Amino acid sequence: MQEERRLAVLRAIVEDYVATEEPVGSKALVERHGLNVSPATVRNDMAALEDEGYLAQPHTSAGRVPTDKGYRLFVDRLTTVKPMSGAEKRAISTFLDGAVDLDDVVSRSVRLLSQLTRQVAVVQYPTLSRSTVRHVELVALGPERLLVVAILSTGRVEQRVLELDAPIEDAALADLRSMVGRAATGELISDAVLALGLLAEARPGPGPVAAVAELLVEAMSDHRSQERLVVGGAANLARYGDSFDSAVRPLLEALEEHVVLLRLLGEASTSGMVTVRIGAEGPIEEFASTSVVTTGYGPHDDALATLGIVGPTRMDYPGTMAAVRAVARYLSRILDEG
Amino acid sequence: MQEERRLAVLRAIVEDYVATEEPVGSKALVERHGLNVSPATVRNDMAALEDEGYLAQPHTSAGRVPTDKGYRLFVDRLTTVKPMSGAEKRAISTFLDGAVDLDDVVSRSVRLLSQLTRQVAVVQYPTLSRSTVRHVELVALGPERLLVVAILSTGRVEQRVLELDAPIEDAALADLRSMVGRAATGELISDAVLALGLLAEARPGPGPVAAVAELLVEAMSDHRSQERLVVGGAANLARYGDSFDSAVRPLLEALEEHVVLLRLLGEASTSGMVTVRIGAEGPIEEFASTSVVTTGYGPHDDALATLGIVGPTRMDYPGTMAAVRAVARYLSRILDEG
DNA sequence: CTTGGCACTCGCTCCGGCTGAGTGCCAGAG
DNA sequence: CTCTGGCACTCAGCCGGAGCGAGTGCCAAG
Repeated sequence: MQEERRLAVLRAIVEDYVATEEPVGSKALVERHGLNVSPATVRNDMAALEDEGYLAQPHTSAGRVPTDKGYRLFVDRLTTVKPMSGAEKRAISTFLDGAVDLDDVVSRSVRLLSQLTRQVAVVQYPTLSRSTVRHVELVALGPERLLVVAILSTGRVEQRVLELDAPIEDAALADLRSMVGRAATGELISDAVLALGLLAEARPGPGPVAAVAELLVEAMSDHRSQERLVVGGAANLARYGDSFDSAVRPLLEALEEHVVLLRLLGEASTSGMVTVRIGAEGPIEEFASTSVVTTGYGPHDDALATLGIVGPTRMDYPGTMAAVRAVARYLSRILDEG
Repeated sequence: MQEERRLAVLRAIVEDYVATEEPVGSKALVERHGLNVSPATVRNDMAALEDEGYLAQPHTSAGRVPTDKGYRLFVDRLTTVKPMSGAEKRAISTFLDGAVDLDDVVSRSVRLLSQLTRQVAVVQYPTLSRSTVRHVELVALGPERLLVVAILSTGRVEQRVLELDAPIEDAALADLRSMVGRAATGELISDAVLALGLLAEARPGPGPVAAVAELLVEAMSDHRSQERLVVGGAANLARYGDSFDSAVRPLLEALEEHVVLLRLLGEASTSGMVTVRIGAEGPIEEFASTSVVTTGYGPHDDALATLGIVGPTRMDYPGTMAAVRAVARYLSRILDEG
C-alpha cells in the first residue's frame, strides 16, 4: 500500500525533474500530480526513498533529485512505452523513404533520431551478412600498393588498401583479379569468404595472391563494416546549460572517437529490445554522467547493428525509448525491402 | 613615424588579446612589449586607432579589444607567416603518411588540422579531374532501381542510385553494363564523360540506357564529389568559455549542415593562397562571429578542393595560417604520389 | 499510517561600498 | 607638433551582510 505510493512519488519526481530541471519539493509535487495525500506524507516517503538510494538532495534545504538508481527503477518498473503519434509515424516514414542510398538512409536516420529525441544520435552501419558479392575490383595504386574494392548487392561498397611485400606484375594482377572474381562474384558473403579461403590455401607461400585473398576474407567479414558509424545532433549538447567545459568538452571529444563509441554501442547490444544504460553503469568513464539508449536493428529481424542516442541522465526516457524503437523498426523495414 | 608606432600598437594589442583573452590596457602594453614610449602616448594612439575603427572598448573604463577591421589590418599588413618548426613538419608528414586510403587521408588531415590549430577543421574531398575510370558497375537493387558504382584510379569510389521509369531486363542490363564498361573503363574522367555522352546520344529515346549514361556523366563530373566534406575537432568549440548557448549551439548546428559549410568554403577559394575571412565579412550569418581560414589544395598544384578551419575571430592568425598552409601542402603532395 | 504545525536550514538575490585597472584630458617639456 | 607626467573620473568586479522563501525534519495528535 504505502510501497505503491512511494513508487508513484518516485515516478512523479522523475517526471517533474525531467520537465523542470529543478529539484522538486513535496508541496509542488502533490499539487502538480493528483496525489491525495498531504505534503508531509510525501516528505516521509521521500525520506524513505532517499534512504534506499533512489533520491538525493543537492543541499539540505532543497527538493529531491533522482539518483541513477532512481532512474533505473523508473525505467525498469514505472515506464509504459508510449506509442508514437500517427503524425510522428508518418513523419518518420516519409523522411526515411526519401533516401536514395545506404549512406543516405543512415545519415537520414541519424538526423531523424536526433531531432525526435533532441539528443545526440549514433547509428552504426548495418552489417551485410545476407548480401551477396556483386563485384570485386583490384586497383594498382603503385607497384606494391593494391586497392581492393568489393561491391555488394545491398549497395554497400567495401574498400581497403593492401601493402604488398613485393611488386606485382600486371599479368599476375589480371590473373589474380579474374581468379578472385570467379571465386567471389555472385556468392553470399559467407560463401565468398569460404571460397577465398580455399583459394588462399591452394596458393600457399608468401606471394601476393594468398595475401590478397586473406585480406578479402577479412575485409568482407563483418568486422570492418561494423566499425563505421555516424553521429549527429551534437548541437543538442548545448542544452547542457550548466557545467559546460567540464561536461560537454570531453563528451564532444568522445563522440569523435568512434572506437570508444563502438564499445559503447557494442556493450548493450541485446537484439529486439531497447536497452538503457544509466550514468556510471557502463565502464566508459567519458559517458559516466550520461545515459545511453540503444537498440539493435537490421533486416529480417536480425539485430545486426546498433543505433541509439546519448543524453543526460535527466532525460525523457519513455519518449526517447519510443523514438529509438520506432526509428530502428522503420530502418529495419527499409533494409528489408532494399 | 607615429603611423608606424600606431601599427606596432595595434599589432601588440592583437597579440596580447589573443594570448590573454582580456582587454588590454596601455600600461600592460608598454611593459609586455618593448615600446619605448609612455603609457600616455600609447593611450593617444589607442584613441586614434579607436576613432578609425580598429579598436573597441567593451566598457568605458576597460582596455581595448581589436575589431574585425583591426584583425583585418593585422593579417593584411602586420603578419609574417611563421614557418612550422621542424618537429611540427615531421609530425605532419609521419601522421599523414600512415594513411592507407583516401578516406583515411582525409580523416587524418581533419584530425591533424584540428589538433594543430586547436580549432574546428573542415576538409573537402578532393576532386578527381585527373583520375581515370577503373571500373563501372551496375547493380540491380530492384526491378526499377539501379545502383551505379564507379571505381576511380585514385581509389575513390563514386556511387549513386537511379530510379528507372520502366523495369529493365537482365539481358538489357548486361548489355548496358558491357557498353558502359567499354566506353568508360581506363579513360580519364573527362574522356569517359565524353564517351558516355556520345553513347547516350546514339541510343536516344526514353529507355533506361540513355538515362544511365546521363546519370554517369553527372555522377562523374566533379559536382557530386565536391559535396563531400569532413568536420573534426568540434570539441575545440568548448573553449568558447563565454556565451555558450548563444554562440556555440548555432555553430554546432551549422557545422552539421554541410551545404552551408560548402558555401563557406566555396566563397574564398582562391588557389595557392591562404584566405582569411574575418567575422561578418562573409554573407553567412551563422559564421558572422567567427573567422574562417582556408586554402585550396589538390594534386599537381591545381587547387581542386578546399580545406581550412573555423574559429573565433580572436585567434592566432599567423600560427593558424601556417598550419593550414602546411597541411594543405603535405596533403597535396600525398595526392600527387597516390 | 497520516496529517498539520512548527522551528530550522541554507542557497539565492539584492544592495552598498570598496577597489583598482584603465581612461581622457591638460599643461608642460622637448 | 609630439611626447610625457599628473590628475580626476568611470565603472566592472568583488566582497559581505540582510532578507527571503522554498523546503526539510520532527513531533504530537488524529
